[in-house]
Amino acid sequence: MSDRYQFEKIEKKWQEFWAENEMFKTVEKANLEKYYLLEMFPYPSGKLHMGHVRNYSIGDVMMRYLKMRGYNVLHPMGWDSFGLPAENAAIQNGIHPYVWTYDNMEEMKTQFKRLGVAYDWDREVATCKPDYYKWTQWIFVQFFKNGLAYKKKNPVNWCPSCETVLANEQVVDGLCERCGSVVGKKELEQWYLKITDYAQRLLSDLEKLPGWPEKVKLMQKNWIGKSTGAEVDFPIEGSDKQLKIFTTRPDTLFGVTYMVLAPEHPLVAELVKDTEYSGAVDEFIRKLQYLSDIDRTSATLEKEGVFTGKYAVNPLSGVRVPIYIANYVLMDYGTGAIMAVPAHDQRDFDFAVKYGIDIIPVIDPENPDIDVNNLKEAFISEGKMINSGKFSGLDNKEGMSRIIEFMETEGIGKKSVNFRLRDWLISRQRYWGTPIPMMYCEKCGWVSESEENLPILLPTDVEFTGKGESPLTTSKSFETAKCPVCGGEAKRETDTMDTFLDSSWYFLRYCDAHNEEEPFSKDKAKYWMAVDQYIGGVEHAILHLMYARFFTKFLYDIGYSPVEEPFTNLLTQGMVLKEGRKMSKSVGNVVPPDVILRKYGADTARLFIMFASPPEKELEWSDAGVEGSYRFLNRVYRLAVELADAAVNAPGAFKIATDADKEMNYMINYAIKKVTNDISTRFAFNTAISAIMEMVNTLYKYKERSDRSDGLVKKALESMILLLSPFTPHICEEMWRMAGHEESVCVCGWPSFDETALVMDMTEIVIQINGKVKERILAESGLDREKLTEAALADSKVKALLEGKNVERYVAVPGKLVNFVVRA
RNA sequence: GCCGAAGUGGCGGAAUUGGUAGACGCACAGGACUUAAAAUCCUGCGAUCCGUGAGGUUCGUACCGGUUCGAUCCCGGUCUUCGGCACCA
Repeated sequence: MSDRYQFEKIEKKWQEFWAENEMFKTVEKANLEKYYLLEMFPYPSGKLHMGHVRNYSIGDVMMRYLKMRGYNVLHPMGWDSFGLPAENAAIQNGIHPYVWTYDNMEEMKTQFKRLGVAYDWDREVATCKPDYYKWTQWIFVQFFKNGLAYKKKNPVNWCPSCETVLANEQVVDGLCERCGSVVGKKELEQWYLKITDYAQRLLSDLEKLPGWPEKVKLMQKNWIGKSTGAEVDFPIEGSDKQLKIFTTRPDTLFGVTYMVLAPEHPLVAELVKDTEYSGAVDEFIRKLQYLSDIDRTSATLEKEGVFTGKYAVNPLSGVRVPIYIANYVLMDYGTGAIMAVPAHDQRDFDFAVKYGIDIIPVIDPENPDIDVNNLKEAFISEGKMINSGKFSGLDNKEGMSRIIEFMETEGIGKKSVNFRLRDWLISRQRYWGTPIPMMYCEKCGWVSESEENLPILLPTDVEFTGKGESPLTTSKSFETAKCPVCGGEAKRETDTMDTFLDSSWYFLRYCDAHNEEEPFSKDKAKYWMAVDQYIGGVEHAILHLMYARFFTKFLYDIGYSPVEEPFTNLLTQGMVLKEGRKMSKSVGNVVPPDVILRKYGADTARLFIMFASPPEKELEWSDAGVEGSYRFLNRVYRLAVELADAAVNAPGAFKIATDADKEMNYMINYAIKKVTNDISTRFAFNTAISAIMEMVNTLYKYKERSDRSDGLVKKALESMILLLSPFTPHICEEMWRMAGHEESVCVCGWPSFDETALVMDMTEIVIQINGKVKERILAESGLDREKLTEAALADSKVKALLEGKNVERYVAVPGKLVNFVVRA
């Protein structure tokens, strides 16, 4: 072991050096090209896990590379420090969330430093600190003032035994995660943000993000879920009310045989009031309430419903159809009511079969295998319209727009668009979150706290019982407030915000982290935004990334954000696996980073993680692989020890005399080109490292030669150190000094390559016959097609192979191959 | 069910624009050094068949087919795995 390099000493030494010299502190400099590099900030759970190590290693390689390339790189770090685990710790161990969280942030910061990640810690933010959440509250107030925050009644998950509100994640299979009781519902007034007002922009602007993975854009697109169709008003028989429905298939309007309302539809009570049907309808609704959310919305649940006793009239055909309520219609999509076309919708088909309702085909499948008048399942494809009055005979697509046109002139209905995206419920009945800066005044209703009174601080005199609605209600001082409008007594909102709000604008705060007057200065944001490269887990593909886009667009609209899209380029890294499974405590396959750091050091851990797999793919943890990375670093270090003197004393210039010189020089330039290209255009860190390994292997051979050039050895050694330094910065700083340099490797610039060194005198050319490799020859480089073919034909083996064969033609690719096409 | 991605040696992975499949590393085997071990260095390492040997044959990128002088790469179909959404009218 004694001849292995002393990573403990080396890593500590250079970490202190970077900190003392403030190497990664960043200020706005107009003359330098800026680069904003950001990794998703962590929740301070207390310990970094391998997923973190991967995320932040990727970021740090980019950081150090970009810095060497001369960019003014903003690379900050902070804490997404509000959230449930801190509160659970408080309930279980009696530790205040404040203490628990701050301890964890300290602990994790130490771990970050031990990893050697180059952050500008002067810009550190923590979302749980009043100087940060003051501005989260300020942004909320702006939402409210712009009519984008509102309150609405909504059921929450309620555990009757714990007597508390549960987050969706705390409900497992309809049971309370803590005590196993069946989770019920409780109606509470809750705050929403009107993200649906931004649905169309959030959708269309995805096209402005070519630097995002297609997969993520598609997930967001599906989540937003735009569908186009029509809104149609069906008159209700015996009432002056209209039944408004949304459909994506107005071409099937003549096939409507019944209507369905969601059980929660406000019209239901009115329809059945004082009729013989009210009993059955009430009972049906009551039965549904016993079902958990999961069962209620499961696609496999059998479709059930009851007749309301009322009829609606098809405005196009005049046909009278029954109105049902059913479990498969959702209140919060479209209008909460549908027209049912059993012939052309599978759900309606199943329901009609069950209740003996007519099935009228209006689209002709034009397929002899399908009997239109006796369908076995709904026919949902395109076709010619039938049974559709004056629209019969039209292609259904054509018919769709003709029917909409007709309805618009008649005032029956109109073209319409619907989104699956719902408004964002942001109320949480929790303590450890940003207080919602709102209060209720008997006179003025809901009013926002005046901006100069922000932040509304979290009260400290609360009890953590794990019971009740929100711990803030237990504070004696918190609830009473003065209405900023009328000066009268008002009652504060005791719910806190969803922590996703905190993380929806932190990247803007980093631009100006200590501003006490505004969330951030517009000038500084203008200099740094947008984030040029964002890196994080794919699990945030939808929620976090969509909310951050929403906030940025809103802040842009009110004149604060300089950009409409926060993240220009996005890299979503894959998970870290062990034995093919995600590392988790319950499986027992967790590899704690601190153990690896203690045994091998940060450089080895970083190198292994970057080498084992491309960043967007899953990474299979391998102890043997870590050992291999460690071996490589020792191999590299031995080179530096052995060649340091030669390098220090060698002349700056060198001549390429021998073939070995040529090969060494080729490898140096090949590696520089490959590493540069792999990092800057492909995130292919694994192949970048393999190129460095090839160069090291070549240098090992080259240095043994008696006719070696020390100038070239110096060049090779120094290139190796520079290329490796973004990956393994500590050992590279150390070797850089050994090689005779006084400045940090971070400020020495990135090496450039010489294209002429990559041109070989002779190139290996593959000879194929009918596309099969038969021979390889060495030919002079740069030959054109004819010359190359001549060279191939001159080869004796090739001659023998073609002996007596009829060469029909040949295909020559300069620098690569010659393929002779031979008739059998 | 719908949408999407992937499938390459014993393993992680490479092949960047349709042009030498398996770079680099791990594991394994043999050798050198050593009293011995560790460490290190060298060599081999997809399968198959022929040959004492040098060397060569055939097959091979999940499976079946197509386009092409040439396919891991493009097209059609099948299977498997993973991810997202899930009664969205």
